[in-house]
Amino acid sequence: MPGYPIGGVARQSGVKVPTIRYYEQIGLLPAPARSESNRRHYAAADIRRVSFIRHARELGFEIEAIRTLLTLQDDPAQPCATADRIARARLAEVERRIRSLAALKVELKTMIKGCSHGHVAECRVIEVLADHGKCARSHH
Amino acid sequence: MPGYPIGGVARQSGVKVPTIRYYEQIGLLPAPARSESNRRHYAAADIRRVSFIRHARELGFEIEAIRTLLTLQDDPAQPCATADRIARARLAEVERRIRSLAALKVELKTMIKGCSHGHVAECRVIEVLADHGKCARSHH
DNA sequence: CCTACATTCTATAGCGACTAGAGGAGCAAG
DNA sequence: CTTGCTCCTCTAGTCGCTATAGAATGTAGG
Repeated sequence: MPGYPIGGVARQSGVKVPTIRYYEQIGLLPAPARSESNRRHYAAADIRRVSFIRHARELGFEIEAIRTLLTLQDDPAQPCATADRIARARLAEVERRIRSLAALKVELKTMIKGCSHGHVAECRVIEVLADHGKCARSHH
Repeated sequence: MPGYPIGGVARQSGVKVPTIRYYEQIGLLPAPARSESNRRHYAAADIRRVSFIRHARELGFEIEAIRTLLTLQDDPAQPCATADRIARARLAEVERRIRSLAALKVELKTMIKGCSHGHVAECRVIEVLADHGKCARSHH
């Protein structure tokens, strides 16, 4: 029995079975060999590829970015400027999100501190959300 | 002409016209009065409500959480313990997201620093993605 | 008043990245 | 031989919008 069944790939890569089939459907993963009874049989390289995709997804790369990274991986003689650019764009995005979340955190804390545990009429959770002007920080 | 047209609400709230109609469709926004020619006419309170929704969305609240907050606002006799609980849950979520993004940022920076600007074969961006063991942090 | 353009209306379909379910076939163990 | 797991395909649903089509209405300039 050559290769791994889809469930084995799922276990080893941490990607769910339907997601693996989905990746095949959108062309991120090559269609593997099939058994007599039409079951997918994967090679070790496929497991590495799925793991690559999973890791990249965890890092927040979009499918199209991963597609580009995978074509780069398939041809290691290419210069890595593109990979570098994709990673840098992702870093910028992550830093932007961290800044925005940090501002958000301050505001939520202010809201919670301001909540008098009385009624909604005096509750700043509602107030702050209803009126942007009452924000702790006003720039977002 | 009483009230604001949908475009005016969009400009004042910063929420796009189709999105406002969508909010009405899912029952987040009450169906406003209509003109002779079937156009929506909003009151100032509606603009505040749309701003509330926008602000809450920016803070990362899900639609269902916003729906809860809005029902609280619609009935100010209620205690705000529920709103407080929602805000606290959101704060925990935000803090979790910040931690995860910070780890991610470290990893991306390491990847980019390791890029020799040569070929893909020696590029750490690809390498790190291909082999989880080479991560700066291994916990994710 | 006429024309041109902007805005609005409804209804439907699409996006990303999956996830869930139906309905059926195969396979391995007791 | 039956039980229960895995696998197959296909379709539809999720969330929070966004885009498009085609029609009607509103507004401003000439």
